[in-house]
Amino acid sequence: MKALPVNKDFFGCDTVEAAQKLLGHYLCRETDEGLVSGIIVETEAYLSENDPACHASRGRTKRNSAMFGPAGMAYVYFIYGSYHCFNVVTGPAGKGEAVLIRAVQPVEGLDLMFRRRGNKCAVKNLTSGPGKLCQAFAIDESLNNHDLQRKPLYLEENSMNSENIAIKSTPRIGVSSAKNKYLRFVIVDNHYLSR
DNA sequence: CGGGGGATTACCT
DNA sequence: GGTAATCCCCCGA
Repeated sequence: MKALPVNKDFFGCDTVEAAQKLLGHYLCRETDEGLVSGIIVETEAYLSENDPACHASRGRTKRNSAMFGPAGMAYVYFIYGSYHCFNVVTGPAGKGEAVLIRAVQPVEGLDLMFRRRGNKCAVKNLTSGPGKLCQAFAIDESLNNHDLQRKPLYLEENSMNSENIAIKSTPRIGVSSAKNKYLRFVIVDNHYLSR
């Protein structure tokens, strides 16, 4: 497998385009317990301008500072007292934009994902949501600001990607503002979406 | 220093 | 489909 080039060729494009281009590629995570990987099947774009739902919309704080770093870094935050959400920082450094990874299709390390998620859960329930996939991939705030070109959390290229698969857009999930904006992107007919 | 709220999930009816 | 769980961050006083 080839590392996804997290450079200007890939992330030089704007965040809305990056959210679509990430679909189909692999997310990989290595720990002492082993490797897990999955295909990114659902993303959401969060923009710096005219987007109150974006954490960066009211300026830089300690919590959201990773969003203002260079593209290709991880932005991980803790929510609802229980869960984490994982984002890929996009756009020029200092702008404060990111792509939320909302769901992946499990590929490698399903046994490990089951262990982390609770053995009784169904395969399609392992990683079909931003909090779920962070559990299955053991992603927490220790990976905030992590460079996604490096282990233990990185992206890999897939020949099946946005250039040759069907993608559709919808309003974002759990976002009360900007419901008219179609900033959620999914692989059509994929069975591992959050809904 | 206290209160409100959140890019969610699991479990209930 | 409705809601409790749960805690860190941020803002205002």
